[in-house]
Amino acid sequence: MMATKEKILDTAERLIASQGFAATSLRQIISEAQVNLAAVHYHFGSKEELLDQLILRKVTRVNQEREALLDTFEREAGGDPVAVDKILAAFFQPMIEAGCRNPQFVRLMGRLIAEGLIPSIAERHFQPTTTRFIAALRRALPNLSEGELFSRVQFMFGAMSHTVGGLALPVTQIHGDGADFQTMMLRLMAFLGAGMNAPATKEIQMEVQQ
Amino acid sequence: MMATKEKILDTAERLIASQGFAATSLRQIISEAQVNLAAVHYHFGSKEELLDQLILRKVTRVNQEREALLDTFEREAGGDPVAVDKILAAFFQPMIEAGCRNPQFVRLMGRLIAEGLIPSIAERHFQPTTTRFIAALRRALPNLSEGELFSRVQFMFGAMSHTVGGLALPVTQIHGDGADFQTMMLRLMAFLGAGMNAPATKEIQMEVQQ
DNA sequence: GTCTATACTGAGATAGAC
DNA sequence: GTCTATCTCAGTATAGAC
Repeated sequence: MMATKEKILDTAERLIASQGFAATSLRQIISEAQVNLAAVHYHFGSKEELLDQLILRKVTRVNQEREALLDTFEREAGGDPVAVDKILAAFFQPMIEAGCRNPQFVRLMGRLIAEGLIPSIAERHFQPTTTRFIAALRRALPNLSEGELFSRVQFMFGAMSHTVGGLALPVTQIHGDGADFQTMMLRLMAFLGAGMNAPATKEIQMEVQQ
Repeated sequence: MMATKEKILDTAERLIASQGFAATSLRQIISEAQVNLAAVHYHFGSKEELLDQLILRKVTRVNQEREALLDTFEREAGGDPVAVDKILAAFFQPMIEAGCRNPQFVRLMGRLIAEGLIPSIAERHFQPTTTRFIAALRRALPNLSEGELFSRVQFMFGAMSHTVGGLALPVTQIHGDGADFQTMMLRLMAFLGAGMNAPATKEIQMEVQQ
């Protein structure tokens, strides 16, 4: 029966979204899903690979929508570079919509990010999409060195991760104004747009003049 | 003997900086430090509290320097608000210097950030300093709503954390240009300065007009 | 191919003797 | 303060039933 695999995935998703990955034991998952412990290792191999499947199931669609939106903007632009604001919109809009449709999506991703599990596990799921967006940004910001562009993309991921992660933590509710997911993302896009368009730093000169 | 406590702290710091927190077992620490397992629980209570002491020992000085630098800039400004760039400099300079003096500091913090341990453990060590800097930013950016200011501070922490965390991960070395800590921080300050100074979003109007 | 029962190894934590 | 011995619980591995 394939129902076992689905039961495990659904139960794990719910528990991890509400408690976090480390705090959710396989024994709790199998207890609530009413399956056997070894079935988890039969279907997934390990706890980490179970998580991997979970993430894959969630982010595939969002990343497809991201690339599709970027495609649209690139067609509209003809041969010209797509504006930074549009690139950011193509990246964030699909995530905002997924988050508004399904709040558990935000909680789950937030939990995993807060536990530092995304870089090690989900990065390969994001890799192709990331490459596409970096290429678009490189054309939109030709004055930036390769290194500085990569750095800024890293800043973008950091700000986004920390924000989504923060939404799953009780700490953030204390500070801030308790803004919802969509509001935070709109604020983030404004912030990142300005940061991306900032003048390049003068680091090379410092090394050359010495 | 108080030497036991110090031996545990020093050994734990070295091992955690190179392997991470989760991958470093108490049994490995006590083996290399040549102390007994129960001594760790006697002196610290738990593995988490050991980490807490470790972080405290590291960040106290940096945060003092941050506040001292902000004090200086505020005195120089008389009653006027301190410029955003100076506030950012007051925040990042002490960390850059600490990182250049002691590379293990960057590795340790990077590891912990990458594992998602900073929000849950070290936040209270940063709380007073953070409050001071938010107050300074509020004066420098009076056109921002309270909520949007908090959000931008969160973006700043996210970008910073992810960058420092990334420096401890092998993944980042693949992309990017392998820039050193100081270069990354300078790029980050330029990025954040522009982001902080971005125009406010128009979220309130949307709610009011409905 | 799917699943069950059970055992194994290593982790952090604790009680109590010294 | 320190140490031995032990406890509980985690993820994992295997043997074998259907």
